[in-house]
Amino acid sequence: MANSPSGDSVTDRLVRILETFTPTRTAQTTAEIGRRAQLPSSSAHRIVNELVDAGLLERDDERRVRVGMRLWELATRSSHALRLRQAALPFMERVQVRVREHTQLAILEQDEALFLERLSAPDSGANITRVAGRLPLHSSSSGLVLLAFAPHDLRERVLGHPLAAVTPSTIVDPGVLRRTLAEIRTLGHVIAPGYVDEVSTGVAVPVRDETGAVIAALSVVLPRDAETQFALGELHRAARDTERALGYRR
Amino acid sequence: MANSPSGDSVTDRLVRILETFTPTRTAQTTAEIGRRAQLPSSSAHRIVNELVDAGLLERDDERRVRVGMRLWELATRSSHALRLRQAALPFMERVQVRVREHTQLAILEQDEALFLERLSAPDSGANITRVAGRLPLHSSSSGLVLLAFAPHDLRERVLGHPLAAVTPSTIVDPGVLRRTLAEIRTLGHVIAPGYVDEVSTGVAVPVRDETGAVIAALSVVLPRDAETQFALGELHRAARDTERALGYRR
DNA sequence: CAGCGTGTTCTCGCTGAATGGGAATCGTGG
DNA sequence: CCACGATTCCCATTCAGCGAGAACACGCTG
Repeated sequence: MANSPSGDSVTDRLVRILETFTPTRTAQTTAEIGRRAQLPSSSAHRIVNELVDAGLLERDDERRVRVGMRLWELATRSSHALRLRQAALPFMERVQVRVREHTQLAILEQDEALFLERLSAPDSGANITRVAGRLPLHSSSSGLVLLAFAPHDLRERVLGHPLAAVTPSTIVDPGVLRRTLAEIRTLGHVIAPGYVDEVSTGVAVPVRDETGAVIAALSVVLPRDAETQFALGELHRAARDTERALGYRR
Repeated sequence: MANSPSGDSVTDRLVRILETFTPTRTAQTTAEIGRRAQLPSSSAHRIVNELVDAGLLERDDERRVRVGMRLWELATRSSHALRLRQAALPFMERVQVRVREHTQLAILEQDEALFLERLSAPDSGANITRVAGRLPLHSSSSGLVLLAFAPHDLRERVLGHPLAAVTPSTIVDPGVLRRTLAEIRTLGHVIAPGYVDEVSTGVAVPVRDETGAVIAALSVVLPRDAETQFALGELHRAARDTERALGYRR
């Protein structure tokens, strides 16, 4: 792989470089990238310059490096998740307008819940979710819905590992989690009080394709003690409308 | 340059591969990718497999290849445009709810208007814009705003090239374009009837940073003969609120 | 069922591009 | 003026990538 004694391919290096960027660290010097990606300084500079030339990375005014618009464009343009996002967006807006709390769309990705979209009113409460951010499957309301309807082996894999307690209310007992997931499958929704954040309650419902398989979760984040019925109804309606917009008849 | 007699670096090849994907062609066989990216079949297979292993590409059920969620995630997570998008989104929603037509956000990127976001009501009219799509600077309302406030050399570069007529109404005369741009700078907005599409009128306003530099354009697409005053007012309000949300005081 | 087209996997010898250590240069701040 | 970090430049070494080609897997068709 790429003449590198370290035995990593060019692709690996590229991913490692991209992974040094985080939502809070969007601009770094080339040397920083090299250190974090475990690359020799001269190699880091060479590769980063190549990526900048290709437009995948950009330099800002202070010559610091950030992720390029071109990469976003290439990744977004043909992403199949974009279709889901665009289909759901109008109905997420409706939920947002009526419930007036954070409204989000998540999919299952590599044993975690990946958030494709988040709408927030300026006056909504706390919410640690970010667009393109992730949360564990067992501790977020979206994750629980995705996990409840996930393939058997994935569910067992998650249940096999220790369950991290994000808050004191997070479900950490595999038996309790198993019963919770069964209940989600029966009810078709989940109410998760304080699992991610002590002061909030997550409410989530599944979005299905025409075969009935769950492809995403729609959720809202309410204040801990809020009424959940109205939000739940709105979420179900949005999920149904999203399925219709995607051309699934059920 | 990856030992390639063809003289292209691995990065180049990567970009070429990603460019074979388009909004309408989101899944291809490896052989197709190879042909379109001008790569020998065996090389195409090797590289695509590497990218799949890294998660930048994915395989669907029929073993066809598509852009991976991981790439979207890496590109979106730390994109600085995401901040602009998130800041503008609530106000774009308000415009969308009140005007009830396509509402979009664009930035200047490599001499074209790149659309970061588009909101559409189900009953909105025709619109060729896509999220992560591009339109020429001289023929879209967003593009005209971005061009009007762009650096002098970029403006001259665009004016120097022949101006393609997207529709019979598109401005193709450099002199007319020059006067239009001056007018946009004076008025602080543009009304573009039929430039992109004979049946629609684009209305766009600039979004500025604290130095007064234009960083984006907010626009709506109305039916050709519609009243523009109300939409214009809403756009200006949204632009101002977006600037405030970004922390710019003016 | 044989024949064809197409997608995919594997092998393998060659080779020159990528590599990374090191030195030189630039830039900044104390 | 010096120290320190970032960056660029240089260059000998070498091995990972390269791609032709063969073989395999499938689906289609006459």
